[in-house]
Amino acid sequence: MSALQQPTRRERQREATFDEIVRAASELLAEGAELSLRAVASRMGMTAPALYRYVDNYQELVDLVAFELDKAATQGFIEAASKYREDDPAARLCAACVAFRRWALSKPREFSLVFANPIGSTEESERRELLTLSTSGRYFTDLLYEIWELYQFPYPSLDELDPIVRDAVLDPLIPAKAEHIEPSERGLLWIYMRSWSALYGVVTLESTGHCDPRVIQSGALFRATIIDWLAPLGLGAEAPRLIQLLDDELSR
Amino acid sequence: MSALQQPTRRERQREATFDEIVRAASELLAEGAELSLRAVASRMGMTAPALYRYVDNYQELVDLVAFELDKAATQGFIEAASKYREDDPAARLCAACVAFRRWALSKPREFSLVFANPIGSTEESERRELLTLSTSGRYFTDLLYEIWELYQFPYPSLDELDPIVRDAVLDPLIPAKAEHIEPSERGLLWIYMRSWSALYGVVTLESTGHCDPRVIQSGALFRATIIDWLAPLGLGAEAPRLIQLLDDELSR
DNA sequence: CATTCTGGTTAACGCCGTTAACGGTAAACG
DNA sequence: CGTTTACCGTTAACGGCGTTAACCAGAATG
Repeated sequence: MSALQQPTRRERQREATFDEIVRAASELLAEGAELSLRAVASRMGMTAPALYRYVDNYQELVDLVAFELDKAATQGFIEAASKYREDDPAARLCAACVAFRRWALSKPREFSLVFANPIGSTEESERRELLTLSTSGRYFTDLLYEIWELYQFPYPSLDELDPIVRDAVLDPLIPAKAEHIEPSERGLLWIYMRSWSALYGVVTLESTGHCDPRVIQSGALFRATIIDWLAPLGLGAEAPRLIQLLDDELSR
Repeated sequence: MSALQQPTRRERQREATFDEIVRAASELLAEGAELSLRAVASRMGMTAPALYRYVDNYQELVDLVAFELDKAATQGFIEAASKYREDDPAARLCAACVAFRRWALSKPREFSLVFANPIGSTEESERRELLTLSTSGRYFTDLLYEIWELYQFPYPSLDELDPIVRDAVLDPLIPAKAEHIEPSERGLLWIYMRSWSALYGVVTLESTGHCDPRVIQSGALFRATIIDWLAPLGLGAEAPRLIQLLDDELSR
């Protein structure tokens, strides 16, 4: 009846196997191979059906590694951002965005697994739950909130919002973890969604290659998109500094 | 030595088979089935290896049907736009954008085939050629050009552009077919890329479902993105009318 | 010690893309 | 005209995939 027991031996073993699954899958992706149950299993020295003790089906394996890839990538974004002072969230955001883009361009397969993997609206949550916990989404929301605390950029009040959107920001399903945001301040989430949409847009466009490769290489499209979002986030006065920072990061 | 012969019987037959391939593939997708060589073949009353007389491999089949789906979808955009006067390209663009979104939401599988299908940068053109001919891209470029002719919105001069981007707009690889645009006016293509990136972004986000379903259903994200692009396209004065039009189209 | 649960096995099914070897028939040619 | 050739289809087969069923060793549990 004790609330949380220390993990038993079996549980630790099981957890370790999950980790190994993710590790094997990541290696496969990194090597450019296809992600398949059989390949993952054989890399672990197992047979494919054994994996069914850990995932219900192939899609669940994909979701699992997508979640972990996102987590790992986010760690990278955090590191990139940590070059800048903790009380400078604007700089951190810029750095994180560039890191996000760099990751998407250097690991397009992983990126598309995490961010282009279609989410059916019908299929009763499970997968959506994972999406909701999206680590990267969470991190970007937090950064945006810090920026708001510092710069107090304007955001729509609840009654300016489309009623459906109002419901959505009051009871968010999205990677937000917004409990710490006052309901009256939830209009902020609208700004989050819009800026996330813009970032997601360019990066996906570039990562999937639906764009002149030279434009991707120059980074101009990404750069312009970010710059357009400085003012709405109250960073107009900071623009010169941040653009400089952006260019530095881009040319790294 | 005559320039273009009438197609011989064999050629007509072959062309008809290509059409049937595309038709069979489209039906499969529409029914929610997987697109596979075997399924397409058997639906045509053939065996899979026979298809290799028409495509080199599976990816080429995908590219083929992607191209044709894009073509068919574009026809839909044109029809949606044709509700408005020919000398009102702004209205037509709004209608086409809404039609584009509607298509992406109602046929996510087809959409992702056409627009989320990754294009490797290495693989020596073939596929990129088809992308370059992208029917929808061509249509949106044309609409944008008509809007510019009418409203003369500002665009960057060639020397304001990033040098790499300048090369790209002067010798476009992108779905543009920009021969009719004076080299000195090629800065227009930059506006095209940026607005296309914005449109592509929201629509992909919505179509793949990486977003709160309520926000998708409300259409607010899409609406806001379009509205943001009215002013840069010289449509600020037309905004009230176009927003009304947008809302009408969205609620259809 | 007996029982149950967990995590693995092998075998098999029905898909898939792809290749090779072969054949019939329509077009092209001398 | 007859002959050749090129095209378009076939069947058979390979290896790989996700997935299920039946089975089994061993560890944890009573």
